[in-house]
Amino acid sequence: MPELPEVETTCRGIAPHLIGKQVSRVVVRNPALRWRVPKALAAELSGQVVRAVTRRAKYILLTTDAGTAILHLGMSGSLRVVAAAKPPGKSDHVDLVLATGNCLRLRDPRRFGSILWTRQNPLAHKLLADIGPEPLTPEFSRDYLHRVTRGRSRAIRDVLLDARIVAGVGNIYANEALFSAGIRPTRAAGRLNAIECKKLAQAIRATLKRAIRVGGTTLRDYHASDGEPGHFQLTLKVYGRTGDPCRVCQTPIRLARLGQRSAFFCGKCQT
DNA sequence: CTTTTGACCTGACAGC
DNA sequence: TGCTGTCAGGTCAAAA
Repeated sequence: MPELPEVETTCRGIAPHLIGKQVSRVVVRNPALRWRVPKALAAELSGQVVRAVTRRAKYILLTTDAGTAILHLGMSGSLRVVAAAKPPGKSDHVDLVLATGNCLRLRDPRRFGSILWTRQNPLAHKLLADIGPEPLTPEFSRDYLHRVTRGRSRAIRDVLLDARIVAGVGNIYANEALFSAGIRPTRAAGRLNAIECKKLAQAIRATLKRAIRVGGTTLRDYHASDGEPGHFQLTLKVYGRTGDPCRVCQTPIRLARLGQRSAFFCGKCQT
């Protein structure tokens, strides 16, 4: 479900409820997430004060003096701050109960998400160490994108989904950015010229920033931590619009199957 | 090394 | 109203 804008929106939403607050205990109702929730999470996070809430790629990092909780929402995960007494739903697998009487509640029906714990620098964690640059930093430049795509035969859509190339871009924003840059998702990455890489890098930044500004994309179950849906879905140009008229030229949007995942594009606006 | 495929799960929806 | 098949915002590990 959540890509960079949804994770960023979640971070911003939960941060005021967590920063400077003590985690009094951790309730794990179902530890069987993508990776089994470690015993050390409850043991070492309990009693700690959350110092910072940050994001790296699609991971949320809750920093304390004893270590860092590393959260990932997978495909269907979401975080809400609710009263600790509120009865949990079927998919509410983990609560971080706060001394304030609230709790940070992780809901994840498909259980592709995770909560890990590390005492070390989280950025050096195995899952984070090889992730590429954040797309909203200068490190993700047109020159970088041009350089890393050289000699690659993979479809550019798939390259954008590769976290080692760029962090946080998922299927919605990859497709939307490619439309914005006028590039077909099926194009071999190595065939993009310098001008196209410039357009694409710009399009990725602009698309993500705009999505963050409107609270992300709510297609089915994603909601911000306060329960509000995002609004980016109202302005989607291609994602999920197979057969619908292109918002620029009215040509029906086409669907391509890249691997197991759908890619959407306008056959006229994108080459 | 790069690229592709399979695997992990539940729930919503379309069509019969 | 069921049942079956398809699809979904991610990403790791293994195979090719």
